Amino acid sequence: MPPTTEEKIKSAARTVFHSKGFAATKTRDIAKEAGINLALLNYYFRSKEKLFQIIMMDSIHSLFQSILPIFFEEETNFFEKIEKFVSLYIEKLKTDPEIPLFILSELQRNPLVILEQVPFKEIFETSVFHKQYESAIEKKELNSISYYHLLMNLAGLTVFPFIGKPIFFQVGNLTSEEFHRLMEERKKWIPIWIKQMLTNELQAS
Amino acid sequence: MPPTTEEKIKSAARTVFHSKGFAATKTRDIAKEAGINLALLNYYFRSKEKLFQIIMMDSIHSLFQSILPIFFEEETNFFEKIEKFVSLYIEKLKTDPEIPLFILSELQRNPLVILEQVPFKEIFETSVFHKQYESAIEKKELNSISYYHLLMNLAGLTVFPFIGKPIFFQVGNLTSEEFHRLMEERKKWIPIWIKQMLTNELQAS
DNA sequence: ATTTGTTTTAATCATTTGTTTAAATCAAAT
DNA sequence: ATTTGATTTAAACAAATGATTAAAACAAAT
Repeated sequence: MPPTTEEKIKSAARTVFHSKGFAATKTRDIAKEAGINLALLNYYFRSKEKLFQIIMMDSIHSLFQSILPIFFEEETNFFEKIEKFVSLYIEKLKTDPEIPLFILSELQRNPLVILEQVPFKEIFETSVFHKQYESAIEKKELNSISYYHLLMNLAGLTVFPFIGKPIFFQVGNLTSEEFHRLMEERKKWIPIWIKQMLTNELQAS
Repeated sequence: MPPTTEEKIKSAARTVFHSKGFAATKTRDIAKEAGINLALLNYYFRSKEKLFQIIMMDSIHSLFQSILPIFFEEETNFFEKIEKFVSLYIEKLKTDPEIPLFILSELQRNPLVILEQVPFKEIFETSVFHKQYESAIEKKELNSISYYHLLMNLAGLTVFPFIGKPIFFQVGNLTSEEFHRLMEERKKWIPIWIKQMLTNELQAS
């Protein structure tokens, strides 16, 4: 079934917004990318702003919906969750590498009302993952490191290579294939690094 | 000595470009922020684009010039360099947290010609830091992990918390003071984590 | 075939935006 | 005080941009 006009516009809008951001994206860019008449954008979505809100909502969803269930699983243990998260996220970012930078840069420009609808606090504080972490610390199985540090490290190690991709490409003459191979390697490494950070004795500096 | 008109414009441009990016920044925003007549912007800087190039160049410089010497020091060893880098960078980002996101998002929108003027490749491949790393691996003092992974981890752990700040603020009800305290803690932790990652035996998963 | 409601189009509108212009102001030199 | 060159200002311009309109094309129902 061929895509409807509405789908064509949404898809084009996603492409252009993701690559240029809200302000640099012109409605005519989207119309051209979609191969439709400019007026249809307003006909189907009222305004550029409304269309943007929809794309932003979609993007946030597509970035979080896949990983959330992992953190609420009862069957898997703490480190299994980390392994699952890292693999799934890197896989997601290999197909949609621009989403994090898109969300974060729009977030910098104005505090997206949308974000308030994502119950981050509940998610991270009431998750099984969080409970397992606190419990392991209590039992002295893990070093006592702030949950924030854990989240920052997990996100930083996983997401940053994609955000900083253009820099890393400049550093070495990194090709796209080499980059993808590195990201595959990180699926294995990041959980190991996190584990080391949480379980190893702290050496004197 | 009071700032000249030219300085007022540059300073205002830096503020507005950093917070909103090139496309969302209007020349009138800059004029207003600087408290000057709109025409003076073109009088002193020819165009918005030219002014932007100057600010971008400045920003890249301010982000790299301070850290580069560290990587070329002969006196300090490998881990001392890491400690110095992390401390200096976090300190820099505490005062100018928007610069990395500013650079990276503009870089996503179009491949900044400016960046080619930064000799990243030479910097990272000919640095004393790199030589010390390769030599330590050769002597089996460090695990053999790709230099790219090291750079990604170092940058990810150090920079990402600042890029993702709005998200982390939403996750917990993180205050600005708590965030800064966490960043102070990371000055000590990140070098330890990197050391663990490079020196610890790899445990079976 | 005609009617009816929906979708698409080309043209147009009003605002915004980057830049220029010409006159006014200022400050230093004569 | 006058001249001269630099700086600043208000006004205006042209192009770009988001949005609307009115007519045309289309498709489904009668």
